[in-house]
Amino acid sequence: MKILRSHYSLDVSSKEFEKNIFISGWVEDIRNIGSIAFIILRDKKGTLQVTALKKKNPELFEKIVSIPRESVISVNGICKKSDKARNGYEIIPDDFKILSKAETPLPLGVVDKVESELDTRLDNRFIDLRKQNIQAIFKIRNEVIASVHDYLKKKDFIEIHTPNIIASSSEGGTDVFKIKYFEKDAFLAQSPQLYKQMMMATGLDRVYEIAWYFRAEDHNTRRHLNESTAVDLEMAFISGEEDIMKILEGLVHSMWMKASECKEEIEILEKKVIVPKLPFKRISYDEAIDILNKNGLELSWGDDFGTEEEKKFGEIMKKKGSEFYFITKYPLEAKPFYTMPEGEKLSRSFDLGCKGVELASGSQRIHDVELLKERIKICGLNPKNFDAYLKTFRYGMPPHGGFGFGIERFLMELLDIKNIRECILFPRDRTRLIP
RNA sequence: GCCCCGGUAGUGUAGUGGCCUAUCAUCCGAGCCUGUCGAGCUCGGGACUCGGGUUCAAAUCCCGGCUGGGGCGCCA
Repeated sequence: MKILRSHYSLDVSSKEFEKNIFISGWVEDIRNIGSIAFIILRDKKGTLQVTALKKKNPELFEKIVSIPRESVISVNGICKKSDKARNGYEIIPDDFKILSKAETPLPLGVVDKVESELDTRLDNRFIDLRKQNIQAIFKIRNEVIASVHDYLKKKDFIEIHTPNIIASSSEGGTDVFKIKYFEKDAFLAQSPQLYKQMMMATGLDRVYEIAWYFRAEDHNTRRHLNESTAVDLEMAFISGEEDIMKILEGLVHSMWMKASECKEEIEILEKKVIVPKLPFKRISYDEAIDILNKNGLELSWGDDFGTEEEKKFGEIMKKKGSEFYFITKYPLEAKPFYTMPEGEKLSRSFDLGCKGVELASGSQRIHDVELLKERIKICGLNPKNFDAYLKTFRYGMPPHGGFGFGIERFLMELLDIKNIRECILFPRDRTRLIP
């Protein structure tokens, strides 16, 4: 099999000067000066210049300058050293072939001098992704997820895959999508929570999943998606939630570190990525309430933090030099049924915050089946609906805990992206189902 | 789910009852130009979200649908 190129744009070196090379890509721009024309060709790695001279081959010249922008072509030609051209070389074409002609006008310009709205860009995401700054986000995303696998493998975790189609109506806390499953009703999983806990009864001890979350919530904001991804992790034989926070902060640190190594992409995005220092500050819910009240807010014990409180708290922590912080020991009432209580009112739980945004939340879980049943009832759910889940607690279930960590939220904070839709290829929000 | 604000060429915009045969840029097409890299210049092309209503007259005012943006609630 022969690939339709001998070189990528940026792989051409002085070794190729005066030699014939074969290149392929998208026609980004054509600047026709009259007797000479410059065709900017884009491939995976960058752009290069094809320089056509009318005098040399009038027929080829006419044909090549009339190719619509964004068509895919391949070009055969001599590579010439040129100080005037980008990359220090240019291709003088001997012949070329249109592999796929682009229609005009384009629904979205790749190098046009006008901005486009996010909505238009998402409608034409395949073209949007031809821009190197948009690609950069997903290249960084890839690296960050690679570091999740690397880090957790080192910590002796295995990656698992649990069902997205589930029978149990809800673990509470959020609306789920109802679907038809042959003769039964089924639901899309809001998270792998119950399944990853069930894995704790197997002896695998440490598991994680790059999970899809499906949430049927009617919100429409720039930080919510109805389909999102997360790093979901669970580990057994813990002595408390601190064991989990250690893994989480180490994970976040390694993801941030890996992202900071994507120098080229960070430069394209014109961002700064500063790796946070470990350990992250631990602040109990009680202390957080105190801090907020001392800073002019009026909160009673048991109140949830709203957006205003979260922002304010993020600011205060930043001033103290902690961009990342854990808020621990939330009121039991504010947490889902599987959360381990601590005393009467508190829970062995934590949220990871960053500049006022909640990135992750986790806890030690209940491993005693009777307590778990009781908590399910108190939370207004029916233990009958959780039989398969509860069964795994009856034949040897070690103490365990874990967290869920939203990947798109993480990218927003990492790259200072204002709309979460930028962080996922094809976002699903309240109204968008296509593409 | 609640509140606020929008929808004008392919893209992004100007236009608040008659001056709109709708502005500008980008884009597309034709032409000129031998070193462009946001190329330049000349000429041409292309639009008022949909359905009702008010009015002598609606892009402009009113009602509804669809749809976009922001905020809140909830959450990741």
